[in-house]
Amino acid sequence: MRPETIENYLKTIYNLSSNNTAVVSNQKIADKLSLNPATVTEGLRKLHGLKYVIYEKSYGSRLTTSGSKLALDIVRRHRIWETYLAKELGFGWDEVHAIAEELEHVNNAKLINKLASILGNPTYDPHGDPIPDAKGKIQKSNFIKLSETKVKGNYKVMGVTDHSPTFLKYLEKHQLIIGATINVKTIEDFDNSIVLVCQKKEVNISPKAAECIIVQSI
Amino acid sequence: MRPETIENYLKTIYNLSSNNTAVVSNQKIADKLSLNPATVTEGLRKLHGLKYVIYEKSYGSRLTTSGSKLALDIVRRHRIWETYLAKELGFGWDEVHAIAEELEHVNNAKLINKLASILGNPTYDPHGDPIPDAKGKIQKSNFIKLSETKVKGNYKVMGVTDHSPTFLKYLEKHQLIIGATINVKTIEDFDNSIVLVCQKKEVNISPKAAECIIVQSI
DNA sequence: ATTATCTTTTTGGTATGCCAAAAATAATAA
DNA sequence: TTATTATTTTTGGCATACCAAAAAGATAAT
Ligand SMILES: [Mn+2]
Ligand SMILES: [Mn+2]
Ligand SMILES: [Mn+2]
Ligand SMILES: [Mn+2]
Repeated sequence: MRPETIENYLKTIYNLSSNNTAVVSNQKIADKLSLNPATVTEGLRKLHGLKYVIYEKSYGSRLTTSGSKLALDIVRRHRIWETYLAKELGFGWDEVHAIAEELEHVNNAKLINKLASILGNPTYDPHGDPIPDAKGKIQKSNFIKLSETKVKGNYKVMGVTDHSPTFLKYLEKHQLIIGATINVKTIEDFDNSIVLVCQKKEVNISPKAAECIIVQSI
Repeated sequence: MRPETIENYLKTIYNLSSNNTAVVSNQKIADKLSLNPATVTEGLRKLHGLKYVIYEKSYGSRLTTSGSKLALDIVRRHRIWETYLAKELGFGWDEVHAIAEELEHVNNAKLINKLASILGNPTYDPHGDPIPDAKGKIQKSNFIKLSETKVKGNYKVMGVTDHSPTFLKYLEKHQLIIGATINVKTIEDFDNSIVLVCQKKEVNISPKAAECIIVQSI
């Protein structure tokens, strides 16, 4: 398997299993990578052979220790590049993901560590995702989804789980950027949409969008 | 053809034809890319179909206008990255080529132009090779090879045509770095090796090495 | 329990990028 | 000019990464 192919699978399995359950379905991988399910079955079998994944037929996949190590490294490269692009090169948080998607495959530890060092070894990327350190260690947090918050609570926006430019631009329009302070006013019975106050303006957030916004209680 | 494959061919043809004759042989391409000649024949036929090269069977290849444009763009990316790695990220001139070889395939004009702008839009890379501007224009020079210099002449080192770490480290050892001033003392009749003075020390340069050092008369 | 509906796997097949060996062609030397 | 050598092309094949459609298996609904 080409390194790039391996990296894309492992990163995807990592991202899918860290959010949801431990075991990842073929379909979710196929969706994320825009591949035919048949292709994913093949891919997982190969990754199982390479000992990067434990693939149990018709059930699901999870990373082995060595697969996890590699995945963490790719995630680090991706997030360091995103941060470097945003902080040092002036790109917007809606632009960095696409570029990092390519840069992450350039495998040179010295380069990544140098970028990280210039940035002051950051622990979060522009979307609020944690950046593993050079050893793969991740700082853990007590963040929750906006959809899980309680009425009348005060929160700080810590991240997003969707990196699409459309979503990020939408958030920016309402000042819902990282670090912003919000107050949850009400949750509509009708459609579960959340009404919150941010920068003294009232904003109505759909349940779908609320699933993609990460906050911390303050 | 995959973009990366196309880019590697076009860059190679460009590099080979700018130094030597206009038309490039299959063998030289095969050597540079470490490919079987049979593979190169196939590749060139495809590139001809794509209108990037004019490939005349059993004779040679040269770039079309559109091929040249693309080649210049890849060369720009490569050399901008080399310069950025050296100047902004602290890598040595013997290290940058290998990393740039990968980074050059990340195709994002905004990124490259941003890097170039940070560097002050440089016109030469760490090896003295000219960097095309965003439109593909290259500043031309009156540089010659050290092997073409005359006895008793004073010259300034402007570049190298070999990027291998071993060669570059060898040059560094003798202070033969870019910008260094040298005085050609004698050319040995026996083996055509060049004796020169650099930083007050006498150095003996083999004809092979002298072919790879670019200088300017001062 | 039996359908109906997803999901996964199998099967058969395509496109790309590569190589080794043989055949054809060109270049060089005798 | 003819032989020798080097280069290029053809041929037949291999590996990887993918897909569409059919078959098999798992889940959910009735
Ligand atoms: Mn991202
Ligand atoms: Mn991110
Ligand atoms: Mn180079
Ligand atoms: Mn260079």
